[in-house]
Amino acid sequence: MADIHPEHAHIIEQTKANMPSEEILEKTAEVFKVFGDKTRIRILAALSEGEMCVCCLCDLLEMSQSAVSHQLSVLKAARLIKSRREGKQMYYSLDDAHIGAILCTGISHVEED
Amino acid sequence: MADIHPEHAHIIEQTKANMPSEEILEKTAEVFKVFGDKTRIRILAALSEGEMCVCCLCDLLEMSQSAVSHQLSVLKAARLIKSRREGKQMYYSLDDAHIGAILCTGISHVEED
DNA sequence: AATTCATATGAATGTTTGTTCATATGTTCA
DNA sequence: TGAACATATGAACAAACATTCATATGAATT
Repeated sequence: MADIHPEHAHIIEQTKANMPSEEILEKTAEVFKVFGDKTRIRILAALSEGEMCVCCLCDLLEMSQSAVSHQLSVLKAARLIKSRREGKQMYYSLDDAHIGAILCTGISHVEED
Repeated sequence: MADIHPEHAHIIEQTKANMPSEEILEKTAEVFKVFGDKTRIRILAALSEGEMCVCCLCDLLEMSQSAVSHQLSVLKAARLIKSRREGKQMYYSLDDAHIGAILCTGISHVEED
């Protein structure tokens, strides 16, 4: 760690004061981390078209049921999606509109290049 | 991979048709992945208050110069930040307003709980 | 009750990744 | 030109992670 330059001290203090808390920033990073995987993004993109059962997701993504289920559990733990059972099947959907909005923001950023 | 249920086939096809391309989704995941680290989020949050040199960031984050520089290079490679040199120092700033917007969206989601 | 279908989950494995340490590059100033 | 300062970068290492395989749970159907 470098020594602090006196003339920088107040910039540092002021920036620190205006930034969100460490706790908020840590949680924010955790949320983005969950979005930061191709399989999970594909799941979220699919669910933003409407709820879907696990086997549909497997077919759509052309991935094993196990791999999909593991990622669904990550998404669920992060409260990005929710589930409901209907008979033997589980239907998953985005937890709230906010999730779709975050996804769209990211996609828009990529598309605008 | 499970067998495709005939009654699901059209849902799958329709969802597939409405989803962004694989390429877009992959790039989107890559972008979110870059946001998905505490150190990088802290850097972005600091830079959203204004441009800052590397040593300021080190002091503010209380991290080694090397660790900060490595993450700055990740952020730069992903075109989330840009840099300019002023004498011996490098000043970093958010690449465009879009980056700040994505960050805010994530922070808001965390704060609203 | 037993079988089948749909999904979840634990352990193992190979890969990715963030930090550290050591060192290189580039700039200023004497 | 040489010393000092600011930043970048390569290699190494430990920790985190995504998928696979095997198996468990849970619901429907016979």
